[in-house]
Order: sequence, then structure tokens, then C-alpha cells
Amino acid sequence: MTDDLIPARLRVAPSPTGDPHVGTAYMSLFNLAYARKTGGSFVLRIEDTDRARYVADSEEQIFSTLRWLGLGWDEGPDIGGPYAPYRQSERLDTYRPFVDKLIADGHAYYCWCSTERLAQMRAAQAASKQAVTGYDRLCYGKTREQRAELPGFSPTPVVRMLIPQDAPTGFEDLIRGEVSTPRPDDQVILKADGFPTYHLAVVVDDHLMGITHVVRGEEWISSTPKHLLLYRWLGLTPPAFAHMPLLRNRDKSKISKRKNPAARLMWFREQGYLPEALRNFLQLLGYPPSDDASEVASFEEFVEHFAWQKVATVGPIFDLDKLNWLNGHYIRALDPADLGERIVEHLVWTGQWEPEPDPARVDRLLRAVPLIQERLVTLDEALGKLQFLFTPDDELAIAEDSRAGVEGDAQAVLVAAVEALEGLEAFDHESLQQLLRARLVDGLGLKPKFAFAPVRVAITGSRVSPPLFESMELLGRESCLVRLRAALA
RNA sequence: GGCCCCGUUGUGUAGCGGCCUAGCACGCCGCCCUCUCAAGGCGGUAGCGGGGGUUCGAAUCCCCUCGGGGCUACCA
Repeated sequence: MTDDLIPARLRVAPSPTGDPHVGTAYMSLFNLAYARKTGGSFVLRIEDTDRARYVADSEEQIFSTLRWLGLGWDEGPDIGGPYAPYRQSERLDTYRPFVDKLIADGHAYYCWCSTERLAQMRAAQAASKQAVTGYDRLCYGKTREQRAELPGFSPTPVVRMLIPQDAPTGFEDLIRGEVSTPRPDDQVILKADGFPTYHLAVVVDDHLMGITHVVRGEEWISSTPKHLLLYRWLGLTPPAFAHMPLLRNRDKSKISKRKNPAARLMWFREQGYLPEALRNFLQLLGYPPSDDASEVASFEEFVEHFAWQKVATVGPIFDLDKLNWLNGHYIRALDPADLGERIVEHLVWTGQWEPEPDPARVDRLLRAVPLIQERLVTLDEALGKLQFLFTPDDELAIAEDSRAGVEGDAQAVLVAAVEALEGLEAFDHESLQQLLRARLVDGLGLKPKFAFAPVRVAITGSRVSPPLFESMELLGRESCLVRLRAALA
């Protein structure tokens, strides 16, 4: 296998059938990587040939989530390009001549079998456990009139491929090497509603759009010989193929929205994952770093070292532990100001904050970000960790599991704390720490852990919080005193 | 059922005949640090699915077997 650096043209071709799937991002990442590696182009094509499953706003969601992930395209339905249109439903006319040619050349034929008859046929084949299954060619060689005499006739025909005896049974895969494949069935290429099936559309479009490398999921391996046959019959040069392993659920089945919330690409954004962390994670799943390479790697590093033969062949289980760690890692690496901006963006995007949030709130959040930066796994956790800063003093509730922290012996600590703070001139975290250490630890003879716990609970409402003295500084003397007094019995 | 793909600790993997008493990351457990929680540091737990070969030598090559997955649509 050689890594020629001829500019390659690659595409990702999602179907607008609902929430964008995480697999779309996974495929996009690898397509994009090779396009960039060779200085070629990355194309987005919408494969909307299934009218039954079509979901109207799905296309917009594909655009926005892919862009959010930083996986932008050079040509696509929304930005155009030299091979427009990039939406298959708008290309119906371009498929017709190809179908006609295949029929004229004897490589395809009309089929009037009803769905009921096909279902019966399959049931019978399954029951008899015969080795060869597939369409029985009842319609082959018959005219419409001849076929109409027989049962299971449907007036609107489909067009099927006539799979020859010498159909290819293997191909060279960029990732897996020589792959052998099952003998294809007489695949339908044009449906009764006049739409092409995936198999015809993908071949015609990839050819017309100059696609040089087809990178898609492993589930397509068994249909590749059909595509190869189409290329042969049409006298076209087939592209190179690379079949990526499938992402899995915990039970090892193909990742699905039903079993796994993470199958929805939007879920990651909703949860507050950083696009660069998700990208890195997806990269990791399909492209394990060799020995000395770091698992934390930018897209640029990925592209630089990219080689097909190093892509994984095993479908990885989509395990969130690693992603969570990566996300925390990326959050910690961010400039605090940048992180603050992203948290605000996230709060607005998820509707937790109004589109034009109160500047005072934003300012308070921004100043608090450094306190939680190394404590965050996702952006979505930020507000919860800082809730005490955004809660009015008289509404601050002490968490059930923390109530004991201000009761009993703790009362004496709180009294001392109030007395101390009343006399404090500079209300900054260093002065606060110095003072409270002197009065509570040394003065009361307590271990720091026990000296500060009551104050923490009184101030933040919880026994777990961001650093206490910094939090108090942000809150200000007034609020701190009110809260401490409120905790006194 | 048929065809195809895949099989190293809990998860993701490195390994491509001797460097492997199997390395790394995450997770988990323990210790240190410490105002809580984190972060960070140090240490620990756990694996070549099984059986036959080939070979002086196998995680690495071959065969069988078992296991998982995919496809088997007028869905992609």
C-alpha cells in the first residue's frame, strides 16, 4: 500500500433520518483527515433517497453538529460546489440514463414482484434453510404482460441488477487488505417510486463527483461487490475503499440511539463536551496511537501521521470513561477566559441562561471559572458547582447530607467565624485564610479540616465546594456574614 | 440458516517468531499532597478465548473450534 499524495476527493454521505448519528462524525473525521493529508477535498452529500425515513430538520442538524465539531466541508448542499447539487433528491434526473443503459446492456431488468410475494419467498427460503437465498428471478426475461399473468404482481416495477456468475467475490480494502465478500443478490437499484437505492446512487454520484476514496462503515463490506459490478458495467474506474470498524454499544452490538444516548451526536453538545475532546476521542477509537505516541493529539498531528493500514479493524465499545477524562483534560488546558466564554455559550445554547444574560451574572461566572476549572468533567457541570454564587442569600438551602456540618459543635466555629469576619478589613482570600486559620484552627484548636467545614457548609450550602476562601472573596463580606449568621441556630 | 468481518487485563490498545516473567492510557484500589472535592505525584489489581500443529523458540505463522459483530430490504 502506498501513500501517494495525489489530492484525494472524499465525501461523507449521511442520511437525514433524524438526529445526526455519532457514526457520521466518526466517518467525517477520517474522510476529512485523508483529504487534508493529500491536500484534496472533503465533500458533504446528503443521501435522502429514502422518503419514508426522511426527517425535515435533520439536514440542518447534520450541518450544525458537524460544524460544531470542526469537521467542515469544502463542497456541500449548503455551500455549493462544482458538482452541485449535493442532495440526491435533487439529482433524480441524473440517475435515469444510467439505469436505462444498464437495462439496454442486459445488466438490469424490471421486476414486478409485490412486497408480499417477496416476503413470502424469503420466509420460504429461511424455512427451508437453503444455502442460496435472494431474489428468485421470477420476473427475469418476462414482459410486463407475461408477468401480470402470475401471482404477486405489482403494477409499478423496480429495476434489479442481474448478478452474473462471475461477480466479484472480493476486493482490496485500504484498511483490511484483501477482503472476500458474499455473492450479491439481484439488488434493486431503482425503486417503484422512481428513487434510486443507495447502491446505484452512491456509485453514480461518487463517479460524477470525482470521489477517489470511499471511506464508510464496515456494514458496507458485503455490498461492495455490487458497487464494483456497477462500475464495471458502466465502464467507470472504481474508487479505493476503506471500511471503518463499527462503534459498539456496551453489549457489543452496533451503536444505536435506542441503547446508547451517545449514539446521538447532539448529546455530546448537550452534555457539555468540548468538540476537540470528542474529536480526539473518535480519533482514538479508530486510530490507536502507536507505542510512543500520545493519546492526546490534535487533528493536525493525526493528519500528519495518518496511514490507512494503522486504522483499527476491531469495532470499539464506546466507553465514556475515557471521553470524560479527555474532556476534563482539554478543559484544564484551556485559557480560563476561553473556558468562561464556552461555559456561557453552553448555558445559552442549552437554554439554561437567556440569550442575553445579565452582565453581572456573566461577570461573576467568569471570575469564578478558575475555581472550578480543574474540577470540571463537562461544561454542563459548571453551573451546579457555582450555584451558591447565583443564589440569593435568603434562598440558600443547606443540602440534606451537609446539614450535620453546621449543627452541634459546629455552632461554636460559626460564632467565631462571624466575630472574626466582622473585624476584617481586606476581604481577599489570602487575608481570609490567614484570619480564619488564626481564629478557628489555632484559636479553637481544631484541625483545619474540621475548622473550615462548618464555614463551607454555611457559605455554599454543601460540604463539597470550590476552594472556600476564594469563594468567600467572590461572594463578598456582606453575603458571607448573612449566610454565616443564618446558619446559627 | 448462509456469507463476511473480528477476537491481548473492566474499556481502548501496543505487539507484527526471540527485546514479553506482555508495554501504555482510561477505570478501579491504596498511599502522599490537601480547607472539602478535584487536579497532581507514587504504587497496586487484572489479559494473549480454547485445542492442535509448525519451530530450538509463538501473543505473533497454519488448522480446527468457540465467542462477538455485520450483512442477508423497493433502509442507509
